[in-house]
Amino acid sequence: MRYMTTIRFIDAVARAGSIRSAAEELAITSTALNRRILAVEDELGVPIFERLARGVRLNSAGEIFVQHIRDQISDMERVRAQIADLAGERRGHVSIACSQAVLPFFLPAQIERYRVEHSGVTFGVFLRDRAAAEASLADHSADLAIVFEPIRMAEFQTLLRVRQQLHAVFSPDHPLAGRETLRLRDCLEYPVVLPTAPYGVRHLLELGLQNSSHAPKVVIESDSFEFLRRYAGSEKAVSFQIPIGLPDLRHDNRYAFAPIDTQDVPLGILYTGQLRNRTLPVAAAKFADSVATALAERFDVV
Amino acid sequence: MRYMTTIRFIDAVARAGSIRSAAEELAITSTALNRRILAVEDELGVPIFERLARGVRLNSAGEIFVQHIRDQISDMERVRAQIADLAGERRGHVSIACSQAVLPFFLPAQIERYRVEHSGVTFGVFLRDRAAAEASLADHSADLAIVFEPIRMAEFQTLLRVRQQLHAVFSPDHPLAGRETLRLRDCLEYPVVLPTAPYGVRHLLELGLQNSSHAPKVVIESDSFEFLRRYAGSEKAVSFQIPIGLPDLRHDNRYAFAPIDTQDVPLGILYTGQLRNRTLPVAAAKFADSVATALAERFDVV
DNA sequence: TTATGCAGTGCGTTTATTGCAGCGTTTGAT
DNA sequence: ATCAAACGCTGCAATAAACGCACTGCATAA
Repeated sequence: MRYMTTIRFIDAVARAGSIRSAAEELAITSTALNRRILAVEDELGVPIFERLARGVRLNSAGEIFVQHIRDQISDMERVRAQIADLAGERRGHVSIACSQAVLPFFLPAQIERYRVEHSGVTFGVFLRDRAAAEASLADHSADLAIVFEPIRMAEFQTLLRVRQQLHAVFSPDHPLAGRETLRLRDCLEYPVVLPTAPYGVRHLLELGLQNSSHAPKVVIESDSFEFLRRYAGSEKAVSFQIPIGLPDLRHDNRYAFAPIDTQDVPLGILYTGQLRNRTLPVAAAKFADSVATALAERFDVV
Repeated sequence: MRYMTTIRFIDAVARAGSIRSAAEELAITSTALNRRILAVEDELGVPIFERLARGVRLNSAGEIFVQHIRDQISDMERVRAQIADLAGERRGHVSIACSQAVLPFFLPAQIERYRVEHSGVTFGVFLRDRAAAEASLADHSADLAIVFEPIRMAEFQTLLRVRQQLHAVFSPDHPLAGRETLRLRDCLEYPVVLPTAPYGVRHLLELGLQNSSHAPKVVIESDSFEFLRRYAGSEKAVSFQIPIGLPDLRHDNRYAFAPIDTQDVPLGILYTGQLRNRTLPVAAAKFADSVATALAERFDVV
């Protein structure tokens, strides 16, 4: 929408942290951009950016202003989609910030299923740890978040919560393979490979380890669950994952896994949510519904 | 705010019902305005106005669009006021659509009291019957509505409700003067002067008259309560009004009045409200608080 | 039928926006 | 201490956008 260029530019500057760098990605000169900002500040009567040596930063007036224009921008997208709906074409874009666990199996299947019905809808899928996912909602770079054990902030509005019991993952020829359930201490007899600190799985494990006298033999830490899972396939190591991130054994027999007794490690919760008080674009709202239904079918709703 | 000119223009066209007349009040030529509209329609991919012989009218896409841009426009005012607040100056504008009853005494006193504290805040006060008041909220031409017995629509969000017992008004030398309470039939023995149909007082009276065998001798109908009240001062006629619209007898002894038994005429309700889901400008929200407090002190809250 | 009021178009003019070159400043590395 | 790099900002000319005027075609009301 043409009339929104100025505010889109300002949004970009706020994100980029400097006028010059924002100008570059917007493919205009810094002078033009600079003058747009000065003009807006002049109209408002107050500056919205602090000028620092290395760029600019929003001041408190700017925070208010940018918060507002981001609302405007994403509302306009919703309105456009709504109008397009009237004309019969179902279009839109859904942007999702999510934990690693949903990336390998759950989300691809969900998106594929949704796009069968609504081929006009495009998707953006971004890996964010539980803190960053909520930041993405706040600055409108994501419409939805699917996060495990999030650090709940006030701006996060839960759409659905499902239980996720921690599972140990190992190779099919591992001594633990075939067991129905495991105690945490069973796992700790083997080398373990763990996700790094910011992730929910690690968080849960730490809770469990506090009540355990056994010290884990952590041979590998990684921020990639993909890597952890594959590594656990080799060596006699044990990795950890939540059900939604586990492969379907009917189609993939390279792994074995078993749930860990909840006496040892508490049940985790996977949250689906959005920014509080934001009206989502139709496409995002419908996709959220579809995801919520799928989750509710498969897992225990809290 | 400069970047909003296009949408302000479109809002104006939607209100005016024709491009030419809107152009006139905007002090530009119709061609320029016309081209702005065509440009927006081009961007949206669909027309937002139906072209009629006598002007233009919003189509359904236009309804969605205009609803949205009106939100944007009034939100921006709120943001500006919020930013001005940061800079120390308390500014803003409050626009009120209200029933006649609150015009003569209540609202002037409330606004005066409020402006003592916040002299930077300006007011717009518009007389609207109970249907039109809510329309004013919907199209953002009013921030607040104070209406007696409104036709509740879905978009109306009640902030406070207070009881209002119907009173008969007459001159101090009227035979009815001095009575503590009246039955409706007492009043009907005299000529009555009534507000016209769209008003809440008339509505209540009609309800009362349905259960009465007496037919009223309606000598005057008027849409001005001021006129009705003054006329009742002369002749031996009886008029009707709710407490909030009655003068303070300590300062004005040109009138006498008495409540009408609730067996005959049900208690009416005065609503204070706003448009649902709208975040009011700070000034409007604070004034609404102040009004609500004053009403709650004086009348029974429902 | 004519007269009126309307939205839309072509074209020259005015106004706003942009890009270029350059200034003064701060910061981090040499 | 010095130098290079990155930053926001300004003067001026070039460019693009918005505008007003004159005019067209169309639909209703008189």
